[in-house]
Amino acid sequence: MFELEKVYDPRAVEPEIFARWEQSGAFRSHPGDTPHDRTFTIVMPPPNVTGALHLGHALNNTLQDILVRYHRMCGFNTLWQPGTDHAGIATQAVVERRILQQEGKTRHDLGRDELVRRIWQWKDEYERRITSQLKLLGCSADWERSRFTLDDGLAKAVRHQFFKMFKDGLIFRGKRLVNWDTQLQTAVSDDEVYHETVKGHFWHFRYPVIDPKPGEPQHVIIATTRPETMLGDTAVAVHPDPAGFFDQQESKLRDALLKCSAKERAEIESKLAALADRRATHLDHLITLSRMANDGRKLRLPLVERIIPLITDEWADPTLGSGCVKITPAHDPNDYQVGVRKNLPMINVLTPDGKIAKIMEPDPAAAPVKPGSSENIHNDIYAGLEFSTQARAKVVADMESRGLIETIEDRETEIGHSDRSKTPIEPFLSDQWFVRTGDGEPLQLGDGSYATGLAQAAMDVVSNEDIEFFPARYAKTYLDWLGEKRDWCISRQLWWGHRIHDWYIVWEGPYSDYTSDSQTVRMDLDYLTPEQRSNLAPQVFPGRLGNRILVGFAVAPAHPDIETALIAHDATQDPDVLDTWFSSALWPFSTLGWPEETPHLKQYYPGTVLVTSRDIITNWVARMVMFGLYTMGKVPFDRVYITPKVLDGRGETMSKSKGNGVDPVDVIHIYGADALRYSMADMATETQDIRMPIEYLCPHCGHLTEQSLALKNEEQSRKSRGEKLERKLQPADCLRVRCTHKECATEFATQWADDTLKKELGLAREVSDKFEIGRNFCNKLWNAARFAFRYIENAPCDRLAVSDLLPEDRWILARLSETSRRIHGFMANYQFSAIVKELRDFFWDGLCDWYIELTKPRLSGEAASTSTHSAEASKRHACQVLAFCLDQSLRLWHPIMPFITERLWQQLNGIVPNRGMPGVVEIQTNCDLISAPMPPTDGYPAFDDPTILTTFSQLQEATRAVRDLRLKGNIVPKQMVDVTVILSDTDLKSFRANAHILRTTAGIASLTITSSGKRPVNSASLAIHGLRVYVHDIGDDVMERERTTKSLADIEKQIVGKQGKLNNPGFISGAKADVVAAERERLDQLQQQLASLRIQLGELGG
RNA sequence: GGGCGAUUAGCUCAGUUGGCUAGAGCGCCUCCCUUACAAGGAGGAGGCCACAGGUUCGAGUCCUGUAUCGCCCACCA
Repeated sequence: MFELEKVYDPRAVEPEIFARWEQSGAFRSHPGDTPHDRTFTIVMPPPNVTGALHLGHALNNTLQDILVRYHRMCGFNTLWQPGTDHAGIATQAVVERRILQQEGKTRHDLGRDELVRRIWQWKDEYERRITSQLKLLGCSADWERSRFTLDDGLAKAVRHQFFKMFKDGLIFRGKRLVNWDTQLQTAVSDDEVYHETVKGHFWHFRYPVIDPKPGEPQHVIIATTRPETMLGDTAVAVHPDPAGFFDQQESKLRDALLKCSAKERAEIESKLAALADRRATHLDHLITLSRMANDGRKLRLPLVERIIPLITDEWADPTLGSGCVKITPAHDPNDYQVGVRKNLPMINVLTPDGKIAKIMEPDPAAAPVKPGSSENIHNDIYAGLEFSTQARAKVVADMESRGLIETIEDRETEIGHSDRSKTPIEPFLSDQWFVRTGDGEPLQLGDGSYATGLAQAAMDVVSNEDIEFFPARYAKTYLDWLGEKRDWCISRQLWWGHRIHDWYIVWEGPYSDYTSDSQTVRMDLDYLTPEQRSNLAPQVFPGRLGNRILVGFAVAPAHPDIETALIAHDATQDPDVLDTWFSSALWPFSTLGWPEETPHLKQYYPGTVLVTSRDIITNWVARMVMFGLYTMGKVPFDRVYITPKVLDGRGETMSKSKGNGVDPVDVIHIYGADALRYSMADMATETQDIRMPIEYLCPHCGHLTEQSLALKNEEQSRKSRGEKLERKLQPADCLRVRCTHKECATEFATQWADDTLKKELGLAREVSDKFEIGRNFCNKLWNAARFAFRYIENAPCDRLAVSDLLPEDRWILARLSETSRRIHGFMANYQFSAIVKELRDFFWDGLCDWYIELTKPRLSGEAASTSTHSAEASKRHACQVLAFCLDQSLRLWHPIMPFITERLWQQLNGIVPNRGMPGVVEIQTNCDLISAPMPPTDGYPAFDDPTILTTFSQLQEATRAVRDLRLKGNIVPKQMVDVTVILSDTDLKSFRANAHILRTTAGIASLTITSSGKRPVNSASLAIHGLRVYVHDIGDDVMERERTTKSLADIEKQIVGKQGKLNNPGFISGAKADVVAAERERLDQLQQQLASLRIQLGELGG
């Protein structure tokens, strides 16, 4: 039963171990009355169900699992709350695209219910896949509590939140300019828009002035890259004070010139010159125009024949174009601002599906000015044309034929594209729902306190460090973004998501009867009982339709009777759904059962730490904090740890859409989950992202092909086929790749190929040699344990006095104590890479390479008795210490490599059920490793021994010196040598006491240790810190002279440095006393060495 | 345009309030199939710490500037 395979095989171990944990309930959370500071909660950032996970997720979840397992072993009441996110637009877009590709159908062909059904199917498939990926990774989340952002419990939470915010006046409806995706027909958020440079033109148009006064121009010239938007122009703006503007710009530049470096100087001077030119050519004209504007001059907008004002506004930049700018409030974000400022009509000329709309002309009688009800008389010419293609051509042609085009320039423009549909974005004015985050009426938070607004409240808790960011610099990202206090658009014109639970009624009546006063509205709801009415939150929507107005009601959750009554009275439910981040923002408490007061909510809210990626600090982290404070009255987590990002070989972040995401299951299949986790943790440093060059593992020959090379090859072959490359090639463009191994050179398919191609060519898994270090370590751990198991069966568990142990025993125990202590420190600061390094040093270098190698003779019974230790006692001690160190190592490694350590732990429990160091630590072994305790936070003070650590490192250096000399002297390993060590009087005693260590490790027959003496005849020597090592009978005076000369030069150089330091009065007075003392001692040593080396060199005839 | 970060061995990265004779892993070279592990062991070579100034007794570390690279945010009639 003690036989382990010679090579660790993760595939034979992992499934069995994971099943064991699940069956034993080790992942489950148990709410009780544990105090907050002994509770550890992480809510998993719910992966989107858009697709399978890649290595970025693997990193994030590995780090979470490390923290969770660590805290569980430290005795915390632990919950890791898992789940998935419906990801609104992203998922709907993926499914729609797929249906279009496979069936040629759009969502309108399918209808709302059918599309949503299809997306649920997709969700089920990917949720399963995601969960299985995470489980293969070893994630110890409380899987039975898994939640999905659209499931019933969370839907309830969303409704409660929406109703509460609506009632508190935090949710409102308004017309806003949004990024409109004409393909998916929905608003998309700023971060779902990417920009592409496109070749276009810059058209300069003339708009005629109506009734110009003498001396005034007949036309105003404006320039645009989007001519079709002119149909919606409602003004032309010119700067209110052009002369002042030029003065101001000029003085700014002059100030800059005073402060600037020589290099910037030329640039600023040329700017100044340009400004002067501009002033000369344009200022008079602009002053005229601005005077005309103030005088109320109007323009005739060509084509649609609209009368529009010439206005003044600071947005018009006198240095750009003609100095005049057309204002299209409904189709440009900046113009929109001008429209709001100057109370201009906002005329929408775009249909949701990207065509020119029927244009409604403003009603000059209405105040404030609103789009009116009269149709433009030219609608039959333009309505229905494709917006930026047909309509643009038509507008330009019509302007041309009227002779109103001044010039046309070529120009490159940045066009916003939807990340989801890859089509151009149009700014579009539409009705949307918003969450007010800015300051306003005092807002009562969940704990009863008041804030000026949601954003401010969320900023305060970070400023005063109720929430801490790791690394700290990310607090700035968070604060900067929240500081803008932008309203949050929460409505999406999608079918996949939480339906907005608002019902609205179009009320026909005198506009003036209606204010936002809820009393007025309620009077009209006679068909509801007073009790039902109290469960409605009403809101009068701004704007009106002719002489009708819109009244909205949010219905309190769980009142279907009210909804039925509303429907019966011609109320309509808002067709929109909520932004996916609305439900995500509730995640820290909705998953725990809120709005119910569940035991889980009580025990596990607020969370301890959020582990996430820096690109959602704004979208997600900030919003969770706002909602947490508003709803729960407490921050949702005490700390935020921002993980590094996983980059591919070209330095680009891994993402599903780029197609450079590697499936962690591929890596697990080849290297094992522990190897993956080890490598990930090892690379997770504080400042660097993780570069992960990817290779394809050829299914035919097993050789690796670099992905970046494959991309280059693909690019070449596309070029040679004459294909145009409009963008940088992505890994997803490589469906088939040729193996770069010369003898193979066979094609294989990659993960992006379809099933038939995969079957035909064979599928290559994607890997990275970075994981070899993890696999190698697993094997080392495995074999070290395998070795130990041979000797430590029923090792004793005696009460031992540390001082009775041999030095090497005391040394490894001191190292263990030191390591344990450091691990706790690194964990507290999320220094994962440091944890791995520390543990690897302890285990591989300390325990395997030194301790085990040193103890082999004792373990096998070959060691002779000494004056202090009988051979038998020596063996017993070694077994006990080894068993103990192995036990402790498994615990310390477990959070990082759970599978292999658990497997070895089971074995260890069978072999040495009774182990430990009584008197220092009592060990329980009747549990699985996953729930076994960690070594204590402050290590084992009883084992701490700074002296032995110092002495040992000296011995190690001496050993290395002997080994080096042996190798250089061509001495075969089995041949014993005689060695003399010369060192200072101070170190003599401790060195002698430990001399057996040097003897064992270096293959020494006779060892002389002395503080004075000459070079033994025919010996080779090396000088190291404070001591010199001679290996006898190597006999090469030429080599020896060379080495001595080199050492001498080295030491002389150091002495010069030290003397310089110590002769410097500033150093003596400025530096700390211990630093000075250490330097003095060091100098003494060096000088002693120097003297004896000089003598030696003399003897050698140098 | 604004913000953040990086630049240390051939490669990937550590280097914690300034005290360094600058470290690790991989790769490389030499030796070793020694009964835990060749996915291993022993040893070694390899660095004007991007550049230029400054502060300091002392700078890889702090300050200023320059160069290169990366990320985030905003904007471009």
